[in-house]
Amino acid sequence: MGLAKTEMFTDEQNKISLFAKVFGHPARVAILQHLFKIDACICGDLVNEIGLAQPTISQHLKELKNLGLIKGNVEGTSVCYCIDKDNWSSMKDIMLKFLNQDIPNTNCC
Amino acid sequence: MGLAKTEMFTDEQNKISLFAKVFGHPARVAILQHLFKIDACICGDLVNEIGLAQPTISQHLKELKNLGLIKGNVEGTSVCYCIDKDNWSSMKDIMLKFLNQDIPNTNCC
DNA sequence: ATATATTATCGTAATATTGCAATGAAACAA
DNA sequence: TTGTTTCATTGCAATATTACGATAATATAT
Repeated sequence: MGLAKTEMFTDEQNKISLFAKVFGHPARVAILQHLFKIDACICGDLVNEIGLAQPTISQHLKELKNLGLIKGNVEGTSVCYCIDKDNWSSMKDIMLKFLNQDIPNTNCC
Repeated sequence: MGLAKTEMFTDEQNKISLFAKVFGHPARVAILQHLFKIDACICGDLVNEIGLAQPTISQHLKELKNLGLIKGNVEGTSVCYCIDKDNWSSMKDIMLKFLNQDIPNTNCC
């Protein structure tokens, strides 16, 4: 299979899992952390920063762009990537709600 | 390949991606939400609650247990699952730090 | 026009993930 | 003991993910 049965889950559950999935690879985590650290757009040098081949980085960037977490502006021959503030915030709201669920006061475990 | 090159990333980046990966499937999100909602241990009925076959649920539970996010106590013929508070909190710290990174004030995008 | 630089896409190989039927293991009941 | 219940494990098929070489596409420079 390898195919999640998304139709049996809520939109919220599917959304959470889609965001989580994109964070489920260290290269994409590293890309995002770098974009935050640089505190500005970054044109190029992501391939040097992360240690993967250019097509691999390009593919990871595409997935981040597909979810709307980053955007890329073309600047001459290079592309300038940065965090999409609004979409990052919406994503954060959803993920925080999930992570901040009250921890049950279980009396049996 | 299908194999992440974890050795080129920091421990933190790998940790974040491992936690995120386990949240990257709606069934596991649903299981965790149910454990939070019940606000107690749950013995059985996860298979009825989620709509997947018993071996499938068992496999998802195993992954959550491997990461330490839940624990299971055997009670007679059934097993009682609940959130592992301490580990959930540590996970939350790591994920919140990642999600709460300051949004760059980009002036180019 | 030709060359250079940067990023995207295609194609492919290796590995991982998902789901479930079949089966096993363990505790309990009659 | 025999049956029942509950959960775990095995084995397998279908699909997804990861990585990268080769190549295309685009813009700029000479």
